[in-house]
Amino acid sequence: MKWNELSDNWCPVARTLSIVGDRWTLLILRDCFLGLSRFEQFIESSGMTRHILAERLKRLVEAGILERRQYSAGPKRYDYVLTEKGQELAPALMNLRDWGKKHMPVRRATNA
Amino acid sequence: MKWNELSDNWCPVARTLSIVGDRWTLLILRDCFLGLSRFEQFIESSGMTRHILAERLKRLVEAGILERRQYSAGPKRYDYVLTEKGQELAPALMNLRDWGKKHMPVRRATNA
DNA sequence: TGCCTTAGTTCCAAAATGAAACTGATGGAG
DNA sequence: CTCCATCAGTTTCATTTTGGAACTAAGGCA
Repeated sequence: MKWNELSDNWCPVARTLSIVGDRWTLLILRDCFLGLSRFEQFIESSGMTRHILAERLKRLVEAGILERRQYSAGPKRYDYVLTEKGQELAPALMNLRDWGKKHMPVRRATNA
Repeated sequence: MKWNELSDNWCPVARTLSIVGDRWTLLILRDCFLGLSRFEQFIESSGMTRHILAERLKRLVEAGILERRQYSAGPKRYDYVLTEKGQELAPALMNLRDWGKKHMPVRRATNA
């Protein structure tokens, strides 16, 4: 079975992961919860490539988790903010954070 | 930056995802919480390939999330059970499940 | 007229995944 | 004893995804 066929799985966990379970996706959402919203901010904060970021943002917008919003009319520029639906992923992120704090101590700090 | 370099990230969410954030991994854990423990059970339940399953199980054992346990002495066979550390991922899984139930309705049911 | 910013795109090599066949140890039916 | 079944993995190879870096587009500003 392919990963992309998970969106209609009987299991709600699988369906959730079918959109937020790809590499980097949850880190974009983490950044959103930290107040970031712009393309370049996500790049710098997460360390992912622009290529992947663009693809993930598109999926998250299509899924109604982020909203693409024009924030500058001069040079037309867009950023991304959490929708209500996106906000509701907060508890899951919190739990992952708490688990990491408890069970995944940092060995060598990285700057990303 | 590469995904595998996340294990020493400053962010606990990133560190957590560095071991449970790969494709299929959280579905294995879901199965464990549902009471499954054997290789063939994971295969049938999740629909992932044996190849990937074997790799993920190895990582989860190394990370101390699952324990490899001999369950048959005749033909020596092993299965996998959650450790205490693994059990503590339950809340995160619950949240992902709840979010999926609320926001990801099933369109066409699949049998996997 | 250039140069800067910022959100993307494109290209290509490297890594991960997916499908299917294969292995190895053992049990049990005949 | 012989052959088939079980079950946890491995191996192989084609396809897909990723990572890195360079490039594009649409203005702004000096």
